[in-house]
Amino acid sequence: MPGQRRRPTTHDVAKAAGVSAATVSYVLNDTPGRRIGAETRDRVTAAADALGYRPQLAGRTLRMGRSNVVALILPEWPIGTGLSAVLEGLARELSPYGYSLALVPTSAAEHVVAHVAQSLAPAAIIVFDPEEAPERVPHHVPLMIGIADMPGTFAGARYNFQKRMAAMQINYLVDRGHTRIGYARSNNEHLRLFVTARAEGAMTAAAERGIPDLVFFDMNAALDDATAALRYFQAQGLTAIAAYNDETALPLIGAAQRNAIRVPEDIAIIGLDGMPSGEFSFPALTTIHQDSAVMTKQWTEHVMALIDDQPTPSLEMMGLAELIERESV
Amino acid sequence: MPGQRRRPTTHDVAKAAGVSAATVSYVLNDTPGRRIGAETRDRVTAAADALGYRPQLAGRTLRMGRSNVVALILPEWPIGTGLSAVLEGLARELSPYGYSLALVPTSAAEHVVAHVAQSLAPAAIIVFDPEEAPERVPHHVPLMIGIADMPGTFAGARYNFQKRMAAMQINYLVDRGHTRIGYARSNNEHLRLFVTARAEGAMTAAAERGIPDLVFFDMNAALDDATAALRYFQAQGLTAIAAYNDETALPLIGAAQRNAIRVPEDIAIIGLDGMPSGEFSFPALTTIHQDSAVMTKQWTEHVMALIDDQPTPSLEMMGLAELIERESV
DNA sequence: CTGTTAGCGCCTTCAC
DNA sequence: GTGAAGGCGCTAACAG
Repeated sequence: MPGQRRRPTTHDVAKAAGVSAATVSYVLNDTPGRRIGAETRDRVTAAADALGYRPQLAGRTLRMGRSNVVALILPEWPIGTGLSAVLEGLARELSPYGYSLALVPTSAAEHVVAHVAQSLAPAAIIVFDPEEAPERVPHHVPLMIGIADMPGTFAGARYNFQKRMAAMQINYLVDRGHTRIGYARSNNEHLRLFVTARAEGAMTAAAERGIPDLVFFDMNAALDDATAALRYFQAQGLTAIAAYNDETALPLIGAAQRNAIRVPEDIAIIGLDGMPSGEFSFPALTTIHQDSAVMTKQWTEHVMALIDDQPTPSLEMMGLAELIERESV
Repeated sequence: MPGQRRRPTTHDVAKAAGVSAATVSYVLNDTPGRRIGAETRDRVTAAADALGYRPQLAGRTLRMGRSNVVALILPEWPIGTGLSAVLEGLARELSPYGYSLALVPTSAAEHVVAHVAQSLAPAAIIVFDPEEAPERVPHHVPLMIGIADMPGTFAGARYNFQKRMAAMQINYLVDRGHTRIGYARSNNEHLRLFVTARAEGAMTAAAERGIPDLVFFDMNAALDDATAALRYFQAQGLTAIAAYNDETALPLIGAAQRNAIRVPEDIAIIGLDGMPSGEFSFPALTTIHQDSAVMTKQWTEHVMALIDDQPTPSLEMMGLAELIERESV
């Protein structure tokens, strides 16, 4: 019966190949500065293969003082934030480099980051909430921080990037002739950092385009709030709304429809995210799409550079966000 | 400078507390069958606290032959499957038990499950694709398998549960007086297991209600496919459609609107999932909501029971799925 | 009730 | 080019 035997170790492989355990390690790790005879090498790999040998990470971690795990501190964001795409994407991207992603909820311990740094000995830690971050991080564990403009920050989560996406919304509306513009913010407290960043970006962009008085409204993603928002914006004589994200924009479109407000004729609406369902609303939602695949690839390269102590690649924001023109503007 | 020192170990704590390393282990782990003097215990906890000691998991794992990681083999499902909610939920639920969730993409290795079982020595492995599963799993690593009706299977992913949800759709439609019913299947190959299960459930339920000829249509989640589906279903004289999920239902609603087909008057539509955006479509989508919070809680209890070698709790399907009556039926 | 010891699997320095 | 030995941090068996 397979799977009952003790897991094979380097020694088992060594014995089977007729060499020492050290040689096995050299061969399987391609240790630099160690030249092993081709014939020996073959014997070792063959034996390892035959036994189904896989290095046990715990041993390696203990020896090295560092695991090949990248820990991600789960932020308390609501689902549908694109967080899921990030999680899956990172896990997949990290894998070919030999790293795996461990999810650790913020609630796991008092000082999560410090705790994780010690107990998991991760190769790197990814944390989105900057408040978690500056704690004393023992040892030399690279840290990536979301939503802040500092070294070791992901492109897609940078404060500046959030601002630029919101600016894209405003600029598109202005390009289409709108001058009286409103901005619908999300009420969600967990999203505050993003909301602040985007609202600021929208305001700056508006000002640059000669619109000093961007009108704000705070709402939940629900029909009644959306109806109130619409009434408010229309009372202000606005002709266009930029929404914090698609989840905020979609109820606005739904509310418009229910109140016989025509979109975009009476009021134009632009979202941000590129959620699939935005394609099927009526009218279909014009929005800014964030390419999470490109994003997670960038993040991974960033993390890998930090781990290898190499200069981090420049934060290229091209291609991360893209306008999707549909019907709502 | 904090964080430059070597991470504190049991020996450091032992020295600080004036006891041996073993005693530290006993105290901090509350080792059963070991009675430690209250005074000693206090000295140890105080010292551990003062040093900011956290057990290094690698050492424990090596010693125990088992880590406190639960590995989840990432299925190749498209995003928006509710997979994200599962990932986050599991991570959060597992945490209080002292376990963390590691994400491993299917592509990580040839025989992922076997590989992970050996290299990570996880406390349990969660794998959704049954094709990955039956490989020889070395050692005694409990395995949970999705979308199959066998012991060690999650309630929310069971074949039978999928069928029951689809049956709920059909029964609701029949209860509302519909007798000519269509079923819109997703074309997505990665979803085939779910699609098959749900379609089967719908068919069985329909037959039980005296509808032997459920009409199927395969489509992608896109407007043109949805339009074709609508045409097809209407040509068959149907009055109601059950959709594989909300992501399939939403384009149907969008297409109806664009083609002046009234929902539910001309044709009723019911989804499955309870995606937030279903609330804002026009008409709002009637659907079956899967409570992922309840689900992940159940899964966690299941995994924990398996790990502790206790009888697994019965699979309670109550409360997992719930009808949300809105406007589209 | 507490301390000593040994060893989990791996990698690396040193000797050959 | 290869082997032997030690130790990373932790816990379980064994002494005291």
